[in-house]
Amino acid sequence: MSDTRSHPASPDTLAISLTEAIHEHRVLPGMKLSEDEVGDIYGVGRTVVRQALRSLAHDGLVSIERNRGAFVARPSVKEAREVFEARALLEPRMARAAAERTTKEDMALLRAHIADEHAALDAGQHGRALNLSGHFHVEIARIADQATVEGFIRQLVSRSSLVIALYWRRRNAMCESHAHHALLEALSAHDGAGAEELMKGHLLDLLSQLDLRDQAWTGVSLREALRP
Amino acid sequence: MSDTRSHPASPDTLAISLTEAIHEHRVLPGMKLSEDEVGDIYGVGRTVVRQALRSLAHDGLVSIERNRGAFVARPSVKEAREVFEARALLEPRMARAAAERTTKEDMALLRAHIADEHAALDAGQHGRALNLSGHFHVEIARIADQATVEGFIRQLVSRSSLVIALYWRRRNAMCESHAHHALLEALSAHDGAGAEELMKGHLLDLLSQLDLRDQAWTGVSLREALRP
DNA sequence: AAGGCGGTGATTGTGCACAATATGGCCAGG
DNA sequence: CCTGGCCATATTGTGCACAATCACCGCCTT
Repeated sequence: MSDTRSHPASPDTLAISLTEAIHEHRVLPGMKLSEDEVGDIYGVGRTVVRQALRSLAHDGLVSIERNRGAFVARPSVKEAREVFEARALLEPRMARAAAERTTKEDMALLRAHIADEHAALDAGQHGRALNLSGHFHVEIARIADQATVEGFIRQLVSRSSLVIALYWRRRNAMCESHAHHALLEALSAHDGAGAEELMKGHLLDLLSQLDLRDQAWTGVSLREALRP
Repeated sequence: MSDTRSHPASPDTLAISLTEAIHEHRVLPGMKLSEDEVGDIYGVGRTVVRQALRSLAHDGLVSIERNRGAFVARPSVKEAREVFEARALLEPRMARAAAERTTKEDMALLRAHIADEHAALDAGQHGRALNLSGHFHVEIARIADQATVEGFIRQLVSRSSLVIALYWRRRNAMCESHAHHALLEALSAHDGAGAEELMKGHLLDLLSQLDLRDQAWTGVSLREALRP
């Protein structure tokens, strides 16, 4: 099966496609991303695939092992904690800053975003819902007009997606849509302090939903258990 | 002039070399990094150079323009502010966390680091001193045992180097070694709150040394003025 | 029978050649 | 003299082929 995707497949485009696939849990941590295979699927040469994979590796989404290939990253428990600590450090402040700058257009965009998220959830597209849910956080940084921190948060949200894939406790409700809605209202009211607190609580909620016991070994592949 | 560098020149090695060159202000913002030229200098093919450049581009150190090439990035005034806002968000907390974990080995390392910095400064190697000075901040994040945030700070310090190249006010004293020494003492005393405050003040000092007026157009190249 | 070891296959790493595209100078027209 | 379009040139983007390296596996030795 080749040339599944239509022509416009630059390295960055491919990187975005792969990132989305990971965000939506279509490919799971530990899965091997063979250059030839990916290249055939998207109908591009290995040169492009390699660049895209390196890009993802830089964001911590895949780990490249010399002469072994690229694998979707498996964040350790420690890394998982670090990711959420970093988010707790950055995002509440971004929420505060965003609250003081939110425009009507921003509100409309966020509302549409949440609507999409609900629609995806109702349609059973958990992956897409998760992706949108993560992007909501990135949007807040964008509204705060902090492109640099926005990049960091984008990276952290990406890794959070991996963490969720590995350590999420329940399979049932992605919930948290309530938290996003509350945040949206705080933004609408330009309530910086409230938004900051809501975001802080939201992140703590997320963290509490994870099962970060040291041996939470979901056992996708046993051969890597003794690799690193 | 070819094969200036000895054999071991992997993409990552080259990326590190280029990063150091930028940190030490041996190459300045706006300078073009031709693939052929860099390849000849280091005695490697364009393939390796390209990967290294993309890596730097991902860190915001160089900007790649399609079919135009790679240039050392010229952070805008807005970006410069953002970088220091992000640092102000992350680093004080890292300093606090580091203070509670600093070991004797860490202290020895930091002292040696500062000694190197002074030596470089005395030898007139301003670039090297600046590089070491930046790495001091990264070390604090490492001591705090926060690899994820450490990566962000490494990135921010890199960009700070560009910001300093563009917007630094005085040419004379790199000073600030006093601030690092004070921080070191706070770490040694495991004074988390003190370290946090010192770091916050240190970053504000740095920021105040910059000339971030909107039209601080040092005028290296006027053609890029209307590009983005 | 267990452990060490070299052959073999597959996958990645790199250099190279060709294609695509932007740049800058040149020429024609007003 | 200035403006507009066109072509030559240089540089980057991509595919491809060869080389390097590692994992797997069967065999030999003890």
